[in-house]
Amino acid sequence: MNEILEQTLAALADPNRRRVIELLCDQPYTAGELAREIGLSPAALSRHLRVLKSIGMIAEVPLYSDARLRAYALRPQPMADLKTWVTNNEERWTRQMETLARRATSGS
Amino acid sequence: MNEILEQTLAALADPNRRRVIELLCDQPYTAGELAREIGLSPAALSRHLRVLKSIGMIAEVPLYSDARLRAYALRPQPMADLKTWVTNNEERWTRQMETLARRATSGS
DNA sequence: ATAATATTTAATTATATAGTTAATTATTGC
DNA sequence: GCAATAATTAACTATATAATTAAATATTAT
Repeated sequence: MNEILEQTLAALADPNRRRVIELLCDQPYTAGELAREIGLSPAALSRHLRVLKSIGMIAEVPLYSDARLRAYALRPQPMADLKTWVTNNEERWTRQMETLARRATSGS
Repeated sequence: MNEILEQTLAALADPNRRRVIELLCDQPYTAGELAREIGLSPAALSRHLRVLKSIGMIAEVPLYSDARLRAYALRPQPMADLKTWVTNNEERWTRQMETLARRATSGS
């Protein structure tokens, strides 16, 4: 499933979606609150939520007080998977540097 | 400089550029080798290199054997910055969970 | 000098994405 | 039932991105 990693990267490349994620890091928000907070039309925000939902970065949380409100909460898995990929990448690069250093000191 | 983070995410959202990065994790490659390895036209690959260069993810390495060849090597800083951002995000989310758990056990 | 090689750039085309406004769906409260 | 509210979806527009082919630049080797 490298597809999810790709979609996670694409999702996070948008500043408004990053804003959504950062807000949801602190607490769940309704769609309307997010739209107001970020300064987007409800329609525009809804489309961003759809993207984030489709890759499992957020999930709806039922709000029993008023079923018109739809709250969203962060799902940490995609971000965790991204972290794993970035970390592996870094480790691989570090190994490369070590190999080059070893070659340099011990002569070709 | 949140701009670089954004451009890093956008750069990595493309599978061919991710492939370039993963190859360069192991060793430097010339533009031609990358094009062959990835299966892209030299022109298409060159444009990807331009993107990666513009955000400092790769740098040209002089090849004294033949100045027609341009080798590229990975610069780890943008990936490291991305890792920092992802890690901070995860920590913030973890704190949120702890807060919610504390509220749940100690009663509102 | 010139043919061949390695790469980049320019011009163009096709596709994807983000935003807008208007319409739609679902729910609340009178 | 019906107006008001919350959110999503549809249709459309504008912009960005990726690929292709052709042309340009720089370097090597004959």
